[in-house]
Amino acid sequence: MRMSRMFSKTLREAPNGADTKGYEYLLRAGYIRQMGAGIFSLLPLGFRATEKIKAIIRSEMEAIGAEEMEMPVVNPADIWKETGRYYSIDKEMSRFKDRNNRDMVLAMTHEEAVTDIARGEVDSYKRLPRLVYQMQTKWRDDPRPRAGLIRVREFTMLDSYSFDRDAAGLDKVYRDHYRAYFRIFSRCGLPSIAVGADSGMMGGKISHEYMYLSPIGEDTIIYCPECGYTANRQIAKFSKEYFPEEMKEIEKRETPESKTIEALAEYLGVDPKKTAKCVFMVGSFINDKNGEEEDKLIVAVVRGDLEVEESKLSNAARANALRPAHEEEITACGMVPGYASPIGAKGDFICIVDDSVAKSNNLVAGANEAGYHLLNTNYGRDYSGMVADIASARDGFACPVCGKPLKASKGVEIGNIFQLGTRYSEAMNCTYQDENGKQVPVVMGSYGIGVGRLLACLAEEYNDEGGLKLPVSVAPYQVHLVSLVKETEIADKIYEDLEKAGIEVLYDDRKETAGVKFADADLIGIPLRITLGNRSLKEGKVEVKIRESGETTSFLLEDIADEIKAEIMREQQEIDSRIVNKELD
RNA sequence: CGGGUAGUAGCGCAGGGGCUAGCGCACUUGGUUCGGGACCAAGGGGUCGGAGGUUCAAAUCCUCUCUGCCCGACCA
Repeated sequence: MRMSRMFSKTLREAPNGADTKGYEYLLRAGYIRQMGAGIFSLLPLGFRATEKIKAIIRSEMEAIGAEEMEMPVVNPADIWKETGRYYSIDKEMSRFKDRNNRDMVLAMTHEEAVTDIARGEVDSYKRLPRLVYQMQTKWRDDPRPRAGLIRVREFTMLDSYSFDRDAAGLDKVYRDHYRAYFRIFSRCGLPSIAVGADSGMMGGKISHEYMYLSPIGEDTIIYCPECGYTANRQIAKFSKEYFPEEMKEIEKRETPESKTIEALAEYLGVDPKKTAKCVFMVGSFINDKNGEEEDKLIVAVVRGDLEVEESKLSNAARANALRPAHEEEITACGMVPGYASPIGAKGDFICIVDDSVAKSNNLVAGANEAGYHLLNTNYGRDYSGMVADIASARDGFACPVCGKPLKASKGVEIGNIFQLGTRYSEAMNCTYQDENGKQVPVVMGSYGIGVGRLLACLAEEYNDEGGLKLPVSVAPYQVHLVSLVKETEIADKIYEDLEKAGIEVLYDDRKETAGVKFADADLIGIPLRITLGNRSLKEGKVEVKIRESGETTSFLLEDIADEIKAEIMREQQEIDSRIVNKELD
């Protein structure tokens, strides 16, 4: 491609709002342009880079036997009503009516669509297993897009869907994806880890998220440097201490100005570990059949030294959504914020007690009377509720596996894999006939990678003061040919020769000064730069600079295509040597 | 949806009741320069986010509204 004819141009200054390096360079180098909040165009450079990523994805998906297909972005709402997600998903899914007043949705994922198709295609055990994938546009009306391509509303996603007879089949294809995803990310050059995750709106049991560890990430990963335990904080477990002892008589005590655990613990001179605190949320429960919504107060009880993890609480309560409770909602159930406990509470609420509280005795808890707390309260004797792990894992807490201190790190979720089971096949009656003539629901899995987000992470990982320096496997071009000579004949000839040799060349044939061309080359970050200047040309040589290392070598003009090919191969091999082949334990 | 902040040329910004709305970069033309964001000269480009209001006079003051960004809620 001749830069003199390239659609995009580079920007000297970062547009306002580009506050991470990767995002800034993607904008300045002309890979992407923003059109609205969370809505971006891929300019030719960005498009080429994502096509490289997609090619890697294709080859790895084909390697595990997946077939590529494409499903519509617009779905009739009916299939979403069948699974209930038409009702359980809130504004994040955009809905509209077509000209005949039929309910339609913009599909934010394709479990419903693919299951709808599969129930027509898969009728016998002989037609299982099956595995399909697509790379297609999703629209998710995220309430808060941010950080360029990291969190957007419209994006391209690789999504694949597996269909199996049984759990064993699902387990195999899930493992295939587990391995393939590591290969995909590592072939792109992106370091990643897999963590156990919350399955969220997808339903199903087992899921893993792939994380690119970076301070720009929004997820918190809890991991154990000692034994390798990793999980998203939303579900991360940790080893809790319990304090069982003989139950003592409950005792009411005046505790003025002790609305917080710290104040209370100080006033009474007790360890926060000997207190129980209440967190009030309101859960929204949705009837999958008719979409009717019901709100219910949830009282979460954790020990004073711990925090409630809302995802865990939401899962334990089987709530569709949680929000903090209003004061009236709390008092309506007979509890007094600041001095609350489930003891003596009345009315319709759900009480969920962390096992840290359930397995400890004689804790201080609210008396439901302003200014008073109760000493020696005990779960089971004084109040009841469902026991679950609802506490949030923090940096320094003990590893649930080996007991060593856990660490926390920020990460960007770049992919995830879910064992769906029969959640969708049962709801949509996607069954097959087994050897005995019995109709059995198909066992499904779904798997996704955000393609644009992957590019954004690569831009974060690979940059320096000058701009981007993407790995050769994903860079939009392999070579940047910078001509500094006035006579275009030699440069044109080299450009044509390189193209003929099958090399992807970005040819800077513009009438710009050397400084501008070099600065743009650094910004765009093509792995290799050929410099054509009078100086070396006199000796029949050209210079080749490696963007990553800054290392420069010169080659004879007639060898250039071969040398470049060899260097591209070296860089590609370097990436291939870092391919991660990891099996799910 | 709450809190904050900002919308003035393609990008980055200044100007805060008054006369022709500026600056840097980018762009056009001519000339010089020519291996790390050159120089000189002459130019082009603006519904000052939008609507309404106050005023002799509004980019500037007031009201409403739209949009972006950041924090939170939220989120596969």
